[in-house]
Amino acid sequence: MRLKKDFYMDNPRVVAKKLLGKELVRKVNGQLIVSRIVETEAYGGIEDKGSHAYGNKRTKRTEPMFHIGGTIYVYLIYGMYHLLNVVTGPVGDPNGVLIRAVEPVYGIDFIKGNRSIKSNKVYDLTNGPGKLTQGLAIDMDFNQKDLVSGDDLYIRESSKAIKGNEIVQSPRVNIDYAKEYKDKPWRYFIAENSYVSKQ
DNA sequence: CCTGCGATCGTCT
DNA sequence: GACGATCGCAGGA
Repeated sequence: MRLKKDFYMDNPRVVAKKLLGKELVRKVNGQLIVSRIVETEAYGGIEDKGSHAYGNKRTKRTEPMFHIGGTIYVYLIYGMYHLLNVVTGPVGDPNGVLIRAVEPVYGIDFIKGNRSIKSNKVYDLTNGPGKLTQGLAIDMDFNQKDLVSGDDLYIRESSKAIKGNEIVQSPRVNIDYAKEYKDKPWRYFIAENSYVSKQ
């Protein structure tokens, strides 16, 4: 069953943790591509120096973070990769959860078709935030749309629940500029899952 | 296994 | 004009 708006109305750390194990569903020409979320990072509040919206910075790019929970925030990084974020919480409070890695469930051929890499290791298909968006064909077209009512990208419950003791926390990746916020343990991933971007 | 490096462009300063 | 919530490849160990 698809997650409803209430799911996204909590603070980003809570949502980031709850998203582990959920299924990210992409619909293309009637075909469903399903993958399981295995790694997330929370960015939130105007005090988080790791967040794009630090200091209540509201610009064209960060605008979606100020929208209601369930909104999709996509941005371009390094001029070539799109990263997918889920906005959480109430309007005006900028929070987001970065989806860093997923494990393919159905439609792996679609993902392979979108990824041109020499590696023949399956985990290289979606073990990183830029890789999964390329594999699932997620780009700026999704920015500011939402996961609650949209048809071509949403998140649903999985039949396979995650146990609390399978969840590991660590500092977030590549945010050295975030000063004292750089070491906050706001990255969450499923222990011993081969699709996690790095241990 | 690990390290180093170039690619590439929208956004903000 | 600088840079980034990254990636893929090459080359060495």
